Amino acid sequence: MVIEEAQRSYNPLIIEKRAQEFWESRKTYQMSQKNREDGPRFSFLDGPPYCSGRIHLGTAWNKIIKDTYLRYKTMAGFNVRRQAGWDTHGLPIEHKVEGLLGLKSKKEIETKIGIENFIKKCQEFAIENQAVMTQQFKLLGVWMDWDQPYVTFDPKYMESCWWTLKRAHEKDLLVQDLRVITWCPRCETALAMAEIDYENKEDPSIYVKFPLSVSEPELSGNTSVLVWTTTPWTLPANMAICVHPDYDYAYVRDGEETYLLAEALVDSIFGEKDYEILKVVKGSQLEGLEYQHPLTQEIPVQNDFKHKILPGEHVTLTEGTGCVHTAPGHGPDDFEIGKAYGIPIFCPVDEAGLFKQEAGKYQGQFVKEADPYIIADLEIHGRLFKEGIIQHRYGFCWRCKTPIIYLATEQWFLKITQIKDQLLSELDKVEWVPSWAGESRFRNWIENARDWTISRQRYWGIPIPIWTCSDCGEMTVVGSLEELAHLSHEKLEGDVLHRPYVDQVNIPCQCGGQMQRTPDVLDVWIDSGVAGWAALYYPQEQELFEQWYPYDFITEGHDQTRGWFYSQLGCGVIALDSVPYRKVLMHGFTLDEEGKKMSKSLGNVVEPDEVVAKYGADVLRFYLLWANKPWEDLKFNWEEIKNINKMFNILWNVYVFASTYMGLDDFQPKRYNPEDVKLRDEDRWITSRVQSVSQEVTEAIEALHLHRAARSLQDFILEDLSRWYVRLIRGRTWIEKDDPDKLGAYQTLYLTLKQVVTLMAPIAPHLCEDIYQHLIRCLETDLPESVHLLDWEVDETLVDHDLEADMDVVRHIIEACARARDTARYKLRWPVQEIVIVSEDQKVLEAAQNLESVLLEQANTKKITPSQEFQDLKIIATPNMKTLGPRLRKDVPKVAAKLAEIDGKKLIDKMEADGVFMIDLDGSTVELGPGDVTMETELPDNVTNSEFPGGNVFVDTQITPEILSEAMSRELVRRIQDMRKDLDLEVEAHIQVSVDCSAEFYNLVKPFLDFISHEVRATELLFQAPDGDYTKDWKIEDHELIVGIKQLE
RNA sequence: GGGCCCGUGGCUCAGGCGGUAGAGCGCACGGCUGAUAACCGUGAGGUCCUGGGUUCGAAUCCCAGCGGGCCCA
Repeated sequence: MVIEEAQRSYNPLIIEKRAQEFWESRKTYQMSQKNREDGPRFSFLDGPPYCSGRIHLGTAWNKIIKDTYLRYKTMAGFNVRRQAGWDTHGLPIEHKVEGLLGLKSKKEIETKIGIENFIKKCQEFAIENQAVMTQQFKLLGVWMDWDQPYVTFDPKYMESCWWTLKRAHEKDLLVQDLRVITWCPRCETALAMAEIDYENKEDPSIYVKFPLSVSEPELSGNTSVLVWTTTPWTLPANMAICVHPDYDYAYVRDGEETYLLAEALVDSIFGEKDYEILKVVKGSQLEGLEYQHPLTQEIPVQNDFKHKILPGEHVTLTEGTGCVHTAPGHGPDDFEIGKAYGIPIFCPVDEAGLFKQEAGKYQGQFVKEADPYIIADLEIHGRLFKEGIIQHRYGFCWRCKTPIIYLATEQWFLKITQIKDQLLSELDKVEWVPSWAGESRFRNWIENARDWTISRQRYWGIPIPIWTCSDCGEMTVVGSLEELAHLSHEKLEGDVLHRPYVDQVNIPCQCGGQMQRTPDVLDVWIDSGVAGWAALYYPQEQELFEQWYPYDFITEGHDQTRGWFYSQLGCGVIALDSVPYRKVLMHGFTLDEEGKKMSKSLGNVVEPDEVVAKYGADVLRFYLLWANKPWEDLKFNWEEIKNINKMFNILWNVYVFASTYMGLDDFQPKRYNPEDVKLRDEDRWITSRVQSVSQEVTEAIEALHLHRAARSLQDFILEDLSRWYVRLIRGRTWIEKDDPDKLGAYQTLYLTLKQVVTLMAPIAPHLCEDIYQHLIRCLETDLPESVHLLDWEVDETLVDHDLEADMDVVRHIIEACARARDTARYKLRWPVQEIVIVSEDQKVLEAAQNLESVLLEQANTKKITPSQEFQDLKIIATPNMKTLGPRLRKDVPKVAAKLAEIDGKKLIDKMEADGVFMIDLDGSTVELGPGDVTMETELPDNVTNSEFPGGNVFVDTQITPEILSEAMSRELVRRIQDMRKDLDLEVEAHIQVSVDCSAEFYNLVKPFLDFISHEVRATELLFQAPDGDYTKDWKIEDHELIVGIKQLE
């Protein structure tokens, strides 16, 4: 087979479509898995994306990191498990479905369409999105097991989750308790900490007077405790006021009234008012003082309670009054205080956030909407001290964005606080990249972890497998469907695990009553937390679990510290006493160009599909891995995307270059014997380089420093391969026939490109596949049919560090030559007679000698002379006026004249030998000491120099007749080439050239006629009036000529 | 309020066991011309976020502050 002609320029859309169709038709992914069936296992667990819509850039980045790493692992010989996962349950989907169906509350769900239909819709919605997102991931070239993913609504998956809860129960870690928890009044459910977003919010800020029941006689008039709150709606539930026992509290007289508040905050509240501090006491002295609720008229129930001042360690002096309004039904701290002092947990708010009957006048009002009414009532009773507005951080339901409220409710908890030590010790067994992700960040989270509220009063989720008897209170946790069938004596078939079906299954209780299921569903973080074994259907099935658990690797964004990293650790310790993962890469977030979070409301969202449509998936993949360290946030930047695209274009150009010439010459890598091929230093150099880069890339990917791998490849492709190697071998590709020298270049370039596409295949799978197919495999048909089936190999024996170092030096020298020519305005096309390389570093001189052929050609010189010094440097001694002026006076000019004639080098030698130098001056002798002359150096005419790291180059730019002759010939060649290009001739086309020029010009180029003919593929080179298809006038220096060319058949 | 990370030319980022600041892009100028809707060279451009400290010497180490991101309260 022969090389196929390459597309002119890099067209990712065609290439990627072609590659994906190829993989699809050849089932390449499946082959790559099968290929490694017997390799060592490497287990990976996909953090399941949530199926609520299209993927965004962050999701794309996440999967691209996974895909690159796993493709590499597969090529490196591992049997990699890479099942895709999908997170499908929970409020986000319920919320979207509610929107689609126009439902506004739980009541509407149950009465308007019913739970059964609602669940069905949720499932359909999840399945649709799963399909869309799968397609998007595939478009990015992500290889996973898309056909057999784990899905959290799969009944078998759900059973594993039930089993986990049963384990928690067996360990006594599953408890029901009345606690104050964060609550979404719109979704009417408990929320876990992980389900709350914090944003800025405007709220009322009011100071309320709570009158003390008994006024002390010495404080004339009424005394009120001053309390600050931003949630007036919690005032109806006020049961106590807390003060810090150690702080000082002041009685402050302001006009007719007296107020009690922390002394430290008096100034911030009374400020410029004309107030008087009557007395200061410790907080502890205030304990037990009784006060009156300010809204007893509106809320008669409040008359039945006694209200006291209580001590509270949680009270701070950062804001407010140091006297904290305490409503045990609406705050976690308040709740603890209430329990400690036996105060009733009064909570006059229902699950929808509406005031209940106990709230008296406010009954039926939504809490937040009652704020102004409550404020107004306080005002009427003269209980409002001050009113304002405050901007502060407040929690919102992560999905419906409703401000959360705190409610005292009965919920189910996992007692995380009880297993915290075990969580921490398991954490120590995990390897984190970067290390601080685990050692600092995650550890900090776990140290602060509280018990985990796992019950949700919703529909689309894994039902809590807890059955309780309403008669005797007996409770049982069911661990599987089979167990439920057994206990209920019912035949259970199909998906009976979801609501509402499972709600109808009752279990006969020993007491003779019926056990009914707790109607709650589970927090979705439990769903994904159990993925480690649920994806393997453990414990229902054992074999996969034994093979693949625990997982060698997971990677997710840093938001998953509180999410999946945590839920897996918690569930893992509960179910299996171990953390399910061994190594974690915590990656960053994608931000917009200004470093702001991408969000729909800001309109700065970049869709991955948009980038793919413009530049292709490979460019996006390479960019995302290249742009920064994986664990840092990534500022998306279109300019950089273009930059990467440019690099791909250059790689493509190298490939086009290779395929063009190799195709013309019908190059066959397997046809030649070693003796047919002549390798030059530059061939050995690029071979060494590509293996060095292979080492770097391997180390970088292994360390998950994917940016280093990408940057190393980029640097190699641009600097070494394109800018240097291709430049060095260009001359050799122009040689006719099967010249060993040309074959050496072909073979080296071929093997280098082969290694590059292998190395780059995990990052840019499509492009590498395309080049592999059309340059490599079409010539080596016995190779595996896809680049992704190759073995990852590095041949360290080909690495020659000395050669690489030498080439570095030589590149610097050649650049210096170019600079020197540039300053002398001496064209690179014109050869020079000699270049002297001067360095005190022996290694530099050796490098110049070792790679002399490269230097001669690239510096376009006839001769290279390495030297420790530049012999032709003129040294000129000039008189030092400071010393000689006073001494010699008017003889100074004569001395100066003499010095100018003398060879400076001899003067130095003499002075070094004798310590003095004598000058004859009209009979008299002048004695010059070392301080009397200063030395200057001067370059000879026609020499320019330039520095490079390690030395200097001296370029002889003198134009001899021979040089001029060659220069003119090259100038003529360039012009004829230009005309060939104007005609868009095929590279190998032969032409006839006729040149009309002066006799002088003809004589100049005469010695180079063969050279010219060869360079421009002229079968005939005639010096006569042009008679061609195409003629053009040219001026070369002072020579005017007319050139005509004609294509020959 | 707490934890973690980040803050280097106009832009994106290297460097970071302390020793005269680097690259790419962009800009300006010059060059090259069968890889050519490319490529090469040169130049301008930096209080290395701010302020303290340690040190002969700090972009680098320490402390405080400011700004950004994530997580928590």
